[in-house]
Amino acid sequence: MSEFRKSDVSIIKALRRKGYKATPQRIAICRFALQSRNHPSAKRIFNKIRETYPTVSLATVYQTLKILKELSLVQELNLPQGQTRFDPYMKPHINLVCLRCGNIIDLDSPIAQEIVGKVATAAEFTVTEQHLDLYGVCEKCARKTENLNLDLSTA
Amino acid sequence: MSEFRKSDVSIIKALRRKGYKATPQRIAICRFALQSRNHPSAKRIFNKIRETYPTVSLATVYQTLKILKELSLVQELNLPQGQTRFDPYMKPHINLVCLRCGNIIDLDSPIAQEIVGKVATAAEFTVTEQHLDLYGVCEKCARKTENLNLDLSTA
DNA sequence: GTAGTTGCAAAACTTTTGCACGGCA
DNA sequence: TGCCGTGCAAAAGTTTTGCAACTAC
Repeated sequence: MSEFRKSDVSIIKALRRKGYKATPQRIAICRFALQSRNHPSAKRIFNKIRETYPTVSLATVYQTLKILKELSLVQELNLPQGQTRFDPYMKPHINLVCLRCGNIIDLDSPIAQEIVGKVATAAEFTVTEQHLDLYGVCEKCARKTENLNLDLSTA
Repeated sequence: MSEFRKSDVSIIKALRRKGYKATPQRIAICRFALQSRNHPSAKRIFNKIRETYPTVSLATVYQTLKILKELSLVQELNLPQGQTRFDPYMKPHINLVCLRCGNIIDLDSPIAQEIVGKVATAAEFTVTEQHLDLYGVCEKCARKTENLNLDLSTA
């Protein structure tokens, strides 16, 4: 298959190393999930992949995402209302989840690593995964509200 | 209703302050959710309340939990596989979620408050809620594995 | 060639919604 | 008494599963 990109090689290798077959669908899903910087949901990945592979099924997307989790290539973000989003940024970091626009910002901070270390020793807890999520209103949305308030007060 | 306990008074007050009626079912759900220290799921709360109010419906439990969130009396914990658990401990804290036994330990740590403050200013993000969850293996489960290994090696 | 994968459909679950009845204030 | 809340059932949504056909190795 000549459509594979250079970056696909490492994906294929990672899959095979664990005994998984590197099917075109899987590679496409992995490629999208790993390159994505906007924390897509399974459904969103599904819709995107379907543009290239119209016959792909949602079940395959879920199955592939499960493999990616197993390979420690993506993290799962569990939001309220049963929403699940995926994040290929695996370094310990803080997620800023805007409750207005739904955007999620990855925030690099030394505190993230600090927490894992300190807490693990304090509570004798072996940490395998961390989810440091702050919910609230992002700067953009906050500004929108400000403008809205101005509009209302001048109306 | 003579079955109300002293602690119910504050629940009733909190409900009425926001214009919600204090029905027996609501009080029972609130009482259980607020006193619970083991992070129950909606279903678990439902099963417990049904012992006292056999006709209560799951929809009522969800509705009441939504009110409790609105009153800032419980936090929602979103775990993998769409599991949602509830936590009446509202101080910023860290949750240690054991992936083996499913237990969740509340860990008080000054870091929790620190994060909210630092991050908020750094990213101009207005934090309304924080979920600092560390997933892994708790000390008890780790010890069980150790024993298991010993058993296997001596077999 | 063979074992693992896919795609479809249906199942399993959690959470939400609409509506008639009933109970709180 | 009036309005809100409850309970039931059904809907909506996400994730999982079973199985026949297919394909990567």
